Amino acid sequence: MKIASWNVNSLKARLPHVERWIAESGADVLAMQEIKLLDEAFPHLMLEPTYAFRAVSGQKTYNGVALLAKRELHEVTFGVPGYDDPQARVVAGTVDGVRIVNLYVVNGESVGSPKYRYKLEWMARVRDYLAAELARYPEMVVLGDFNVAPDDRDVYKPERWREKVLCSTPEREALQSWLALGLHDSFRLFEAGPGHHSWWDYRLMAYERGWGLRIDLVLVSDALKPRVAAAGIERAPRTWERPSDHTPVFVELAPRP
DNA sequence: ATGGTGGTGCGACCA
Repeated sequence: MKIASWNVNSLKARLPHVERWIAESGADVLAMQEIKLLDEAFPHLMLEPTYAFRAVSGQKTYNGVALLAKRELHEVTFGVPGYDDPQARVVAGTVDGVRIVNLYVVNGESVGSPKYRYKLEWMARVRDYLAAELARYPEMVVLGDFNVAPDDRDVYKPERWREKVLCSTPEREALQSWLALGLHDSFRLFEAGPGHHSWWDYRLMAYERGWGLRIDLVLVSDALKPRVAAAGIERAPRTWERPSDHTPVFVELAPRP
C-alpha cells in the first residue's frame, strides 16, 4: 500500500497536476493539504475514478485537508476532539486496518509572533491527540505538511535558518514529543544524509538553486515500522509548469505478513 | 539583501 502526502497549495489551481500525478504515482492513499476550497467545491467527479473514498475538511481561501483512498475509508474523523480550532487542518481515517492521520501543521509566520504561539499550542494539542489515537490504533501513519524541518540535515543552509520559524528549537522539540510517542520519520529509515527537500520557496528561484527544506513527513508507528518497504520524495511535480511550492512524499507498506 | 513569488479574489491576507 503506497500512502502519499502533498501540500497542493490550492486544489483548484493544482487539479491538472493532481490528476497527472495520481495517474503516474499509483498511490493507494493520497493526503492533501491547503486545498483552499469549501467542501461543496471539492472536485469529487474528477477524483472519484481513482479514489472512490474521500474525506474532505474544506475551508474557503485558507487551509483545508482531504484524504483520498482507493479502498474503503473507515472511522473518518475531522479535527481534534475537544480542541475547538476554526482552521481545517486535520482529517483521519482507517484503510486496510491502518490508521491514517493527515495534518496541515500551523506555519507560524515568525518566531515569537502570535501565529508562532498558536503553532506551539496546536502542536501540544495534537501530541495529546496522537497519543490517544495510538492507544486505539497501534498501526498508524501520521503524514502531512509539518512546517518543521526535523534537524539540520533537512535544511539546505542550516546557518541561514538557525532559530528561524520551521527550524527553531521549540518547534523541533514539539515534533520530537510526537516521535517520542513511538513514531518514526519513515524517510530516515532509508536515507541518513542531507540534501533531500520537499518544499522550496517560490521566490528567488529557490528550487533552481536547491534552497529547500524537508518539512513534509510521513511518520509510522512502532507496530507499522516492520512493514515499511520504501519511503521517499517525488520531485517531478515541482518541475511542472505553475507548481505547488511543495512536492509529494510517500511511504510504501508491504502486505501484512 | 527585511526583498522576492504565488493563490485567493479584487484588497489585503497567508505562506
